Amino acid sequence: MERDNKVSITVIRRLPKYYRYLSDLLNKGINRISSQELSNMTGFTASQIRQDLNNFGGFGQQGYGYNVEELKNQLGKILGLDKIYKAVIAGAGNLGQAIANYRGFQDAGFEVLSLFDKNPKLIGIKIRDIEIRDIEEMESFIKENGVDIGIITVPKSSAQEIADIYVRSGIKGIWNFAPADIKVPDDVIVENVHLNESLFALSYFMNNKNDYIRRD
Amino acid sequence: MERDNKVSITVIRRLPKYYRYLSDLLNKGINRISSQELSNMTGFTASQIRQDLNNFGGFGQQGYGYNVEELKNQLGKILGLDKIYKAVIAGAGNLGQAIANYRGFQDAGFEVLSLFDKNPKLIGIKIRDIEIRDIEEMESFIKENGVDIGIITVPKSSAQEIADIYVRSGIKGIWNFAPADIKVPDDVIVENVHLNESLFALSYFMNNKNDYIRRD
DNA sequence: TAGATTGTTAATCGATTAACAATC
DNA sequence: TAGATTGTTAATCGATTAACAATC
Repeated sequence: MERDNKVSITVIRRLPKYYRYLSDLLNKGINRISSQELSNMTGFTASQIRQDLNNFGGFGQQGYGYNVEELKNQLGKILGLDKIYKAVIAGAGNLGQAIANYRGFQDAGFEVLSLFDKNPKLIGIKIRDIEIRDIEEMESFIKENGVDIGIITVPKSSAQEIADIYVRSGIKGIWNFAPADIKVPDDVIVENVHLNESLFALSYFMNNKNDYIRRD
Repeated sequence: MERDNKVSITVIRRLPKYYRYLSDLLNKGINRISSQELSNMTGFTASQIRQDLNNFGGFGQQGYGYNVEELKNQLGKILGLDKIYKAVIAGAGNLGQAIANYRGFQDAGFEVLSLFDKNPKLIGIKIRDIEIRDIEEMESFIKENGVDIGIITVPKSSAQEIADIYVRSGIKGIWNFAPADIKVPDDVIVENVHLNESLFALSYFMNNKNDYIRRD
């Protein structure tokens, strides 16, 4: 990366949304977009969008705006979506299977090589060609296959245990769906999807419609 | 609510995390906690935690800290977790089934009354006593049963259509898992779980370990 | 009482918005 | 060229942190 300054995490969290809208535009055959139009779509201000993008380079052109395809590709590169990632899923329950089944992730370059579970009834079953294996085999499988990302869809009580296996196996990114904050070394990235926290926030907003400051 | 000032959304997003840690503490039989100890657990500063809580009232006691059970109950009330919510799920694929299967939500007062799908092969099947019904019946079902929350686990392409049915049926809260921003009237709350955006952020962090400012 | 820790005000820091010169 | 829209600086706004008096 040629840039010098660190980018704030709030900016980064907006990038995937830009990327999604740009993909939609591209699919519609639109090849030019202004920050103002992006603002109308995303709800962020035009100024903020220009600021955000300029953290990574000047992708636009005065008087014209942004080229949709180019901007999409640039954001894709910034997000690391120009690479292929190998992933495994620990926990082959409904949620693990849902993720394995979702083609969107594969289309974005995230390939699920295997699911793992301790339940003998599940071991051997295939989800869309992806085999469910014994959790005991997970560590060696990850090492042999050079897996990049470990997904956690086991119950809260075994989440840390799974994370420990991932760390031992050399995985550098963990996507955690268990409602627990797992501990890992500094060089391992954890991205949490805490569904209960999302649901509780919905509950708050439903109960306090006018007692909070709307944003986003 | 007896308070006068609006609370920022960033504060509200932290409340469920406090609630979760307090529940854990209570289960461990710990009945007293200081903002400093909560800080060690959550990673937020003690000062921030005290500020956050004081948006809603003075729940602590100088020289002592906070009573775990009382604070948990207060936060539960603030989040609206002292009520029961009736929910339905549109889309009975793996993700819809995963949510229907997850007991944690039910324990928190969110009861899934029914799933709906258009796939005839799924209609009639039961997930843990919860029946999958024809999507055509959804609108009348919601009206008859006074459903509070509508969950969207259909593909992106029919997300808006489902949202429209929810709005027509009088639902006031939507939990949306489709990777699309749905449009609803102002008085309907939408909480999005954009899994692709979460995964893309993970990808960014893995590729740019030192180019962003850690926070969270 | 002495020690601890809150509640709350003030200071700092960072993020968003506004404005406009640069330039396509 | 004239009009449009970016890139970027400066101004504003809001959120976090620091500090400490209040008080249990």
